[in-house]
Amino acid sequence: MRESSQFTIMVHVLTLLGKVNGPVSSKFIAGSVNTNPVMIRQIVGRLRDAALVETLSGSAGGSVLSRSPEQITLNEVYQLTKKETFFGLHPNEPNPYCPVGRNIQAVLTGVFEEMDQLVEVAFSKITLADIILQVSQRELARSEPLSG
Amino acid sequence: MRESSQFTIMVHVLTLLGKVNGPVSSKFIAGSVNTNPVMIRQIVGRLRDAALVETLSGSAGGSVLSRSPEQITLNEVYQLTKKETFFGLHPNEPNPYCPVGRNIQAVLTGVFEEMDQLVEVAFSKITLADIILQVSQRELARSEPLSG
DNA sequence: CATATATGTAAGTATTTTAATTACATATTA
DNA sequence: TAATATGTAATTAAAATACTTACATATATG
Repeated sequence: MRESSQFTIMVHVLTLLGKVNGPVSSKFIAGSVNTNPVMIRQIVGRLRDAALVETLSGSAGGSVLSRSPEQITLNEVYQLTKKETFFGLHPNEPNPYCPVGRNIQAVLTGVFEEMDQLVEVAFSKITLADIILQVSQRELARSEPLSG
Repeated sequence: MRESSQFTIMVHVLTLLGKVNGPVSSKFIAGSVNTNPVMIRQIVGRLRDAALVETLSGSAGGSVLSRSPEQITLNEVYQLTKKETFFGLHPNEPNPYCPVGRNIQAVLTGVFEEMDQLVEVAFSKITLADIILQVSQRELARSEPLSG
């Protein structure tokens, strides 16, 4: 479904905020994501507009989650990043004088919405807390490779 | 899931082939899709490699379906177009010295595979015949707007 | 057998989308 | 008031997509 890495970066940012206590600066986040602080501020801005995080200006400023990780679902993040259609339609409008060309987009849009619905339902069952837990478990497994 | 319009164009092409009797030229297909014949030949080439169509060279050449529309599922087309991951991961590798950075991709890859699985199952239940029928029904509704 | 019309494919160009950077106004802590 | 944040506009760079040109090869048909 042709889109960028925004979903991934948003979840990464939220996961960081969920694990760190207190405001986290865009510079710190950028260090983890391996990108520019400005890009992080733009992404955090969208999370703030969606009321998922709060931001604090000035020295000792940064971002914090506005809700607990248990109360944030991946579907909320997905809604911020999804495009009009699940997959890309034609780069140019198909031929309106062709019986297939003038109907195919409507048919495919219906199919894509069906897929999108499946994904939304699944995402709405996954919380940020689930992601944080999985990250922590992997981190634990890394430090205790021989235990168990 | 970040990708192009290939899926859409492939389904468009297959739908055309399913409705037209006999070989269809890349020029004719390009006229319906509203793009260049070369792009169509490239896309048809991938469909041929996947044994979904057969192509005939020379005058009066073109493409034909190699199976009936009932025997072609959208999942076969999806398999040809999907990228490594459902969504894009990070543009740059996240920081390996960060407990979140070094684990988030593995966690998200798991989530994305889960979503991909849902989509594949759904696509494998939709055949090209279903798409052709829907296009035909829309075409019929267009020509008989007052019937019923 | 020559002509017209296909496909197959490489190579190059253009366009669009994404990502990264620079710059600076504003806010806040200490 | 100095240090360090955010917010955002504007620019540049890079990458992904789409389009086009060119030409070798194949085949039906007059």
